[in-house]
Amino acid sequence: MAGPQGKNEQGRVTLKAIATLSGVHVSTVSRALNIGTRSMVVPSVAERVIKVADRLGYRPDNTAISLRTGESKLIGIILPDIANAVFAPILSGASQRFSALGYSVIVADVGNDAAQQLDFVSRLAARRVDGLILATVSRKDSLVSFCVDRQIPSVLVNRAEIGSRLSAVTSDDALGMQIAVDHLVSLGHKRIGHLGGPMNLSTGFLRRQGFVKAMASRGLNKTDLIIANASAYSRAAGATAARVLLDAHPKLTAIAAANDLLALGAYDVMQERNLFCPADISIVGHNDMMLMDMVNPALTTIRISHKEMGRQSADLLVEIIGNSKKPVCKIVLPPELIVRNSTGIPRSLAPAS
Amino acid sequence: MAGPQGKNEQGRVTLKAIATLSGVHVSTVSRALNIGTRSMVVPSVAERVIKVADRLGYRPDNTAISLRTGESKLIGIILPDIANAVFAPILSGASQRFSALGYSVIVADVGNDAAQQLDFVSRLAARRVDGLILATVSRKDSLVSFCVDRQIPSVLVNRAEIGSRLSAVTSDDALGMQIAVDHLVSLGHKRIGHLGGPMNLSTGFLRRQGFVKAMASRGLNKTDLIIANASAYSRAAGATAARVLLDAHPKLTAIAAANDLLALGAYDVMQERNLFCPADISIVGHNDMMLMDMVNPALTTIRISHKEMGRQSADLLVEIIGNSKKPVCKIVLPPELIVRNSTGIPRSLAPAS
DNA sequence: GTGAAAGCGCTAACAC
DNA sequence: GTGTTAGCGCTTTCAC
Repeated sequence: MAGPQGKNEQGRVTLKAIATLSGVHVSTVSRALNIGTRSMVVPSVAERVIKVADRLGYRPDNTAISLRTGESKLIGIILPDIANAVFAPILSGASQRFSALGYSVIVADVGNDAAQQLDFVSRLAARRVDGLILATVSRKDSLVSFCVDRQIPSVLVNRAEIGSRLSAVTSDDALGMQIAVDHLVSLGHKRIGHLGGPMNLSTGFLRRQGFVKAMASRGLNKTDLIIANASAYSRAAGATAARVLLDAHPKLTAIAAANDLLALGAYDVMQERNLFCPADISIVGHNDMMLMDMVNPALTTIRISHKEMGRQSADLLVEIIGNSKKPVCKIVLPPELIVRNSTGIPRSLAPAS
Repeated sequence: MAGPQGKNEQGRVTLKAIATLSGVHVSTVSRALNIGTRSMVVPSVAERVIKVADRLGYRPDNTAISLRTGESKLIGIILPDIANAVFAPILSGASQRFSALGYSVIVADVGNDAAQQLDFVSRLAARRVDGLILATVSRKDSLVSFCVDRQIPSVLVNRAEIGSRLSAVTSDDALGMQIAVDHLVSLGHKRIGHLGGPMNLSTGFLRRQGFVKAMASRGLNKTDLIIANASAYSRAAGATAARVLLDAHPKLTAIAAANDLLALGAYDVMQERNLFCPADISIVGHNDMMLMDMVNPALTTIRISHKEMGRQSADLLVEIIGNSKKPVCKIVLPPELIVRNSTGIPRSLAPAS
């Protein structure tokens, strides 16, 4: 029975309590309260029921609804690192949009361990999540197979996969590198190196590919391509790769990095070697992470709106949830060149000082 | 009935399926699978049941468990801004710990709007969350009243409240300012200003109070205190306040800011006015956000381990969930001075160049 | 030690 | 248009 304030033992207002207090059956209350079924109920009753519900402060129990309907209004977002300046805005944009659409977001800060990722997704499946946003996937990733097999509506974000098994929202990574190279070439650079990202990630792979293509389009592929890949998107890995790059090609005048952190690693190496940016070497980053305007020198970079990427991935996932027959689709966002102080004309072209 | 692979129509492995396949009743399966009740079942049966469950890839349905037991193993984390370099690590630390403890985390990126915050928390309550981490609260916050009234286990993080109604994990904000002032005084500074944060937040309030006390402890409160408060923890608000500070006190030689972003705002103003840091004015930040070693000049600041704060808040909340009688407790983490290049001896004491 | 049955709060097919 | 009934998957009290 409904307690003194129309609440049960746990202080929860249930349909039953509202039913008792308004003298109708639970199912009528349910119909009156759900806009979709409200028309089945006579307006005067509906009004009365709603009034009682409001007075009691009724909140539908999502757990019960989820058990009954199979829909949880829960979304899982799988990230390699929440604190990373790339993924935090993705999460922010996605979660705000999901919240506006009536979904709650469960985050999984899950690192790069494939087994742990799978375990986490499996836990989320047990929670009956309606869908998944995956920001961790490598170019060939068992997580994707898992989601496809289980038919969990899923969207990849930032990083895509080789197959076209899942929809994805990414930046145009190749175009980004083209823009970076064009910028450097327009300043007069010819000996341009690439600080590549991990090749198992689409971002690393496609940006490198974009670099190669861009150099060819400018007729700069005559000499051997100047490329060193970093093992991770970190400042330390960027520094290591930058040392390789500079040791092998001491005459290069510019670097197009696959990522801002790699570019910062290159900054570190230049400081070690008493080289100046942009006087000795120009550097272009990729992502335009927060604070890239504050480093010294302020970093010229390719801006990607990660927040917008998050938002679009949310919209796309909700569409897929609503229509499981929706064909796989790829949304590719255009990147933008942000010119700051880390790029300039090469020393050979500079006026003598 | 159990389908061909022991799954129901939705591809879900249920207790019933396992029961059928191992020739026992559902309740026996439940007992065998839950470690707490496993002893009620004869070992040989338990073993057989477990084997079948494993073979089928059984995952307990959290939704059903939640409905039945009232526990959801779901935690809500309320943040003003996920993408903020202070809150992202808190979320990261907390979510990793919660995940290890068997909880899933729902994030709410909820901004500063009180009504929206309340709505969100109310939605989370409807999801039967077991507890809440609140990172948004002001010194006097209706959200706290809400959680206390509803008896939702809750822990404040980073920002505390005036009353002692809820447990909290924070940094020792006053001590942080004492350390900052001590550092500046030890360099020879006397005319030290404070760039304060919002006074409605405990961090802003306590850091200012810490500043005042620290100055007094060094006997520097003889002259009027040099203080300007920013309206928000942002670079723009920091710049605005810094202009006020410098206009009113052109002779100050050092600034202790309540926050790194405010310090960066001061950087911006100094550049506007052709002043050099630290030559003209030394600046100390607060938080040691990511990349503060890369700005120009590298920022001397008070380091707070936000990730650790997140972890400890998770541990504390789980304790509270397990023992609702646990008295309110305040965990205060010690901050640490990180000396970089934004502080130096005042010009008056510098050797002539 | 195991089975039977109830029920968490809700929705939806069916009856009237 | 409204009430009745069943059941989502699980745990737990009560029989035996």
